[in-house]
Amino acid sequence: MEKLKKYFEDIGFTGEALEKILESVILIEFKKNDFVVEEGKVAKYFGFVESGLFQYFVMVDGVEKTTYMNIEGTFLASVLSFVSQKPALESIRALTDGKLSLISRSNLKKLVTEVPGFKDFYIALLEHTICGIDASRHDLIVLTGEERYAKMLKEEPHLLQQIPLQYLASMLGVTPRHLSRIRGQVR
Amino acid sequence: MEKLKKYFEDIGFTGEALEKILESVILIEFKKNDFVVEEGKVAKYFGFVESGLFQYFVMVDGVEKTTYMNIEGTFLASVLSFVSQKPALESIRALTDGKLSLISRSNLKKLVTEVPGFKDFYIALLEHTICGIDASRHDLIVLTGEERYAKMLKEEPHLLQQIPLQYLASMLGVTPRHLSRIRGQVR
DNA sequence: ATCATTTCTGGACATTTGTCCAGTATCCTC
DNA sequence: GAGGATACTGGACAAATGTCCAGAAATGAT
Repeated sequence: MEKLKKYFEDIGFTGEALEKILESVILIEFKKNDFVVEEGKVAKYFGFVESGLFQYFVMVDGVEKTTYMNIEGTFLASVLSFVSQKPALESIRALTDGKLSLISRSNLKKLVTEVPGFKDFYIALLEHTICGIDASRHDLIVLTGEERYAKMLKEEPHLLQQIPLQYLASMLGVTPRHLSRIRGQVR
Repeated sequence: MEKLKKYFEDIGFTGEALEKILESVILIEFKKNDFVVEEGKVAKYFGFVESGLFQYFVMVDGVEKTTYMNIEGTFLASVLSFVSQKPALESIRALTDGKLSLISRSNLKKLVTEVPGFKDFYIALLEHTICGIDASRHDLIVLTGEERYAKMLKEEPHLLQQIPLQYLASMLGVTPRHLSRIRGQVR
């Protein structure tokens, strides 16, 4: 859990506090196509991507719809499920081999009450998460598939290179056929 | 701010804590069409709807798109802006005369540090907000306009009665023309 | 390197949804 | 309760996007 450790060091956790945090976290390896969270089951962990590419998706009428992607160095969770302990609306699985640092809800709560400063970190994390989801929701409402593609091309070209186009298409809310059309127009 | 007071009493705040909370909040009246937040400006307040109906919207190519609605007894905020202090992506305005209890970010932060238990309330509020936004985002991805209408009809018929159809249409992500089509089919 | 598998592209056509608009219906004001 | 403003419906047509599919390209396993 090198990456996670560095992350917490960078935001100012040291010594005992850092130790307590890292003790509460487990490191799990995932093979390509392994599930982290299954739609309909309660998400047990909040994760941090040490390595690999992870896909969030839902089955709709037998077709898989990608709702989100996580790359290295970002937090991963079926937030709604983890937070409310209700069944997850989506599944998460590894698209490549990879590793996750995972923390359970009970361990997280313990850190929140026991480690000084952790509550504020958790608040900041929640606020950051809200901003991400809200911005994404905003884009879904305001932009067309084509505009979302253009935005991605501009703002996260590294993601675009990592994600197979079929997944990218459903993330953008269009069919692969239509993404092909969009890409054709750009050229 | 009767409704807000009752809300905090119900979740267990009393005496001095409750007083401190209410002292940090201001009550503002809004006339129909008054703005609470303007797109492009930083949202100064987190609000609670004492009365009235409030609409979140964005202008897209000269057309207004409704992104959300708040009714009595719910929390109102351009969350992303309030939390990150970046310019708001959407405007919020009163669709009817109404009243809001408002708290500034600095006052909120003060409550978080000074009032026992308030930090936990704020965490719960953030978590609850995340669930709401995440579920809404999920619906945007997974459901069609027609299905979103059906869901609303089933789960929040009271909202449906209060919201003029033109706003409802853009909330569902369709044109009024198409909503009319959808409603025609249901009959 | 070869073959099999998976992914990507783009044609032809179908469906969904949007645009424009005119006719009603509803609501508000005096 | 009459007149004007605003909101709602639905026809005709247009544009955007989906479905189905076959061939090309890329990737992976032996």
